[in-house]
Amino acid sequence: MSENQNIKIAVDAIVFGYQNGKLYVLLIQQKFGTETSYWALPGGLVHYNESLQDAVQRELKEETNVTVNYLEQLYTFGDDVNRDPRNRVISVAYFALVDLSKFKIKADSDAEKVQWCAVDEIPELAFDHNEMIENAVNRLKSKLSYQPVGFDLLPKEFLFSELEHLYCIILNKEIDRRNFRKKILSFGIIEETNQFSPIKTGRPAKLFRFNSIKYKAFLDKGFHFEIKLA
Amino acid sequence: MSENQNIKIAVDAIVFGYQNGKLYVLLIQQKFGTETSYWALPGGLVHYNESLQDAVQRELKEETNVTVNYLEQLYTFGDDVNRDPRNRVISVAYFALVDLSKFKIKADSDAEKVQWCAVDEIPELAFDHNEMIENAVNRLKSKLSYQPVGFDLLPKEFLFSELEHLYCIILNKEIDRRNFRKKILSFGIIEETNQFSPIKTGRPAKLFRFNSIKYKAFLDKGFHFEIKLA
DNA sequence: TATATTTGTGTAACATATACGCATTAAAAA
DNA sequence: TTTTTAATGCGTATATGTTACACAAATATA
Repeated sequence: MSENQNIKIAVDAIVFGYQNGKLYVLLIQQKFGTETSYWALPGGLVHYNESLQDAVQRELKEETNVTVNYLEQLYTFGDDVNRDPRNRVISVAYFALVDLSKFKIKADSDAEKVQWCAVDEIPELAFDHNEMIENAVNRLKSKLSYQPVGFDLLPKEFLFSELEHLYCIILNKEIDRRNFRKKILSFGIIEETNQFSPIKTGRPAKLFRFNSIKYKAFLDKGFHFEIKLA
Repeated sequence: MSENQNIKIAVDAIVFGYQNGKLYVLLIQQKFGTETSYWALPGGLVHYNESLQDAVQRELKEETNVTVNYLEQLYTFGDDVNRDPRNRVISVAYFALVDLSKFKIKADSDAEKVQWCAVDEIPELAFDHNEMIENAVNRLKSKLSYQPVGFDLLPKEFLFSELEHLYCIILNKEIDRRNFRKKILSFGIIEETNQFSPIKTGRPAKLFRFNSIKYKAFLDKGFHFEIKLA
């Protein structure tokens, strides 16, 4: 343990949001003097006395003013020894899902720009951050089918059509509206509210709510969320 | 990047083997002078110019003389800042599956002992290595049901009853022999050999072989291995 | 009042998963 | 030689889940 290893350890965050039929990811761009750098994922070096989770939350807060309530470890990028050309850096990537409508991100400063970028319009990013996002999108896709994560991307109260559309868009698949609704409702973890959609076109739609308490109780009884979309 | 971070980065390997109806994991025990330390997973610090994968393979080779042909990244342990009481160390854990019958592990030296330990008899290990193994066992359990990883734990040619037993033991579940066989065969990725089992009790059983080429070809066509065991 | 638009529901056909019993083979015992 | 034992190998009926598909209901607007 006396050996001088000198590898740096960083964390990066892939934060997804969804709005108006599009999936977004949170990006920053740092300006060094007059030079603008590549867009990149929020992240940075871990402090000596800080857990990995805390490090991600701190960097997210500092760089974007975003706080998330759940971070999942995605993957640790450290096979390419030159992924950061300046120094050997290993980065632990985390991903999070947020309800975009709730967020006010940090205003762009002189030193830093912050933006939600549509995942199908992501430019070339710094380091291996494109690969990280690709990786995260794949994780999101698979999670959609075996965990009720779609709700994390929507407001507390949402329309069935929104949920359905979210699945369509992210999985890039056609879904039968009736079967989808039947399946989701069959789980018993979604409940009707008395509220109706503010959208004034077509038949008024009920707002629904995800009941996470019920979900957790069901999990303990061996319940398994699964929605197959061949 | 000029900051002196001084966090160490390590890798650890959870290598599983299966034999005679038991799941094993590879452990080492280092002796410092007269003092014997806890048993631990093989692993160690990553070198500056070495990928994470290479680091695991190197440590495995050095400490146990085992080489594996596939390593999957499991999880990066770095939330407990005191997981190693001597220094802040973050460890990237990898897991591997091997056919135990093929391995000659390193003979115990004066400085080091190496053993396959049954997963249901694991003693208290160094650091958070018990947690790592628990984590790996869970990963193995889920992988069994959506990837044909069971074959990695068996000899090239195996009996259906062995495969079935492996699933039973690892998932700790009853399995209907006939339905299991039907299901596995329906995938078309297992083929009969002309060989018969050397075991001389009951009706002689055909040996089977996993066809990984076919499996990969099927994957490209959208095939999805899945074996549900409610 | 008619039209456009989106929500909300039911059922039949099909595919998959489960439950279950008996004949086959060879070694070992009677 | 015959019987018993122990395991393999196969088929079918039932239940469960998935897919495909069409029409009525509710509101805003023309």
